[in-house]
Amino acid sequence: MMVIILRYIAAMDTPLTRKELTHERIVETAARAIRRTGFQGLGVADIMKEAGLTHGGFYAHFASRDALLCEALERASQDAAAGLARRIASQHLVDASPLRQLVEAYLADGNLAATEHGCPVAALASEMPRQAPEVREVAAQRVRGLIAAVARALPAEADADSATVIAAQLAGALQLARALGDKAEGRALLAATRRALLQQHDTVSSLPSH
Amino acid sequence: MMVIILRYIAAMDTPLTRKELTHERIVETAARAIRRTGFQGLGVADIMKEAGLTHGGFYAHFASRDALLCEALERASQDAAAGLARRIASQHLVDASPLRQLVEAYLADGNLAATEHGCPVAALASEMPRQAPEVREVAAQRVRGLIAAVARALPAEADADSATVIAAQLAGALQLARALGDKAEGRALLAATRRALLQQHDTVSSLPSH
DNA sequence: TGTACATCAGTGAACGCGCGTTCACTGATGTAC
DNA sequence: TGTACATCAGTGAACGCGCGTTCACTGATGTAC
Repeated sequence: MMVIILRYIAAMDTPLTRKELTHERIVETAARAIRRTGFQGLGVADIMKEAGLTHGGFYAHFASRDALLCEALERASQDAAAGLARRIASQHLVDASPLRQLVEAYLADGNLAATEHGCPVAALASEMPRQAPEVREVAAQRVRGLIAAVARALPAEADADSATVIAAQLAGALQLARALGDKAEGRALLAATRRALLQQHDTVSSLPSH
Repeated sequence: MMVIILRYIAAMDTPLTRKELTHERIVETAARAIRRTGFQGLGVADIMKEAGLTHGGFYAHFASRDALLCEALERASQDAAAGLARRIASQHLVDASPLRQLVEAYLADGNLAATEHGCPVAALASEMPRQAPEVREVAAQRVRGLIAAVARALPAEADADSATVIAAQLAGALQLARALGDKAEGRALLAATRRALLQQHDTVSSLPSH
């Protein structure tokens, strides 16, 4: 949080220094890698190499590997949100209801293979409870962020449970579909979930308000 | 598959040999550990030690670490199914509808901390796509098994999508709740999902059949 | 029933390798005059 | 504008450690006579 505030302050008056640019590059690389390989699969030397550096410089940028995991996870969330927005714009969903936009974009077939650019909660959920306390806290925050994003896409009169339940449904469906593979089986699971979520929504919307 | 068939044949006429008993003990230990530590966190030496053996003997029992992962994953499924049945019997759910039994048992608060004894799909879903082909195949089979278990708990006239969608909802909710922690927040997520699933069910059941 | 021997399950040392982390150093950047 | 020097980002060798896997060996089990 402090880090983010400081970054904003810095961004207001000065351009990024060389070191800050490098730092950004490492975090950006790690934000992709963490979703591709999982928390446990992410190696310090690998990331530095992928960012065009040698591993020795790592600890000038991060206090520990876990500190990188935290920053990478936050960055991954921002990436994923931007990716959803891009998908909505490019899939003729601009005029759809906010929930439909979210469901169609989050559960798009294209996300099956694009784990590296997708939602970090779907990419990492089952590993989250096994992380160090500092990483767990950031991970929990990302889950809350997903629920909040769903809440924003729901009509104001929606049931208080709805956002939570739909978030679990979205992340769960994408994970199971990926486990089944990027072929007919996985795609069918995604399609079934899209249908179910949108039908539920229509049913609820068309009911008289209580 | 072949292994399973052979095991059944052996079970029919002879008791297990000493080696088979040891093998069972290793698999049983690994079935717990894999859910506790994840695929990547499971170490050959650790498992052997936990089973009261030295690591050198491992390759007399398994062709590779991945071969153990496969056996452990299948065993974990059996454990979890037995655990659900036990929970249903002990939670006064015997007279409830099959779906209610499943939902209340799968999403019981007690499962939040008991990852080691719970559903392997919830414990491992996001790691599944990163495994070796042989492990991925077993993992996909476990996802299909979860969906089939849900299908068995649904009334015969249920929509074809329902089992798939509910399976994703169950696994997703348990994962997100665990990521939020075994406190009020995680429990609230589970409770919300239980309510939503059972209410949906009642709504659908009370509709005139089409 | 008792001895001699073959089989076999499990031991423990060793292998090459990659991990996270540290640190003395280098060479580029940027400031002072 | 040009030189001298301090700062600092990134390098690469090294550390201790634990990993998956191999293998020569040991001691217990069980069979043959």
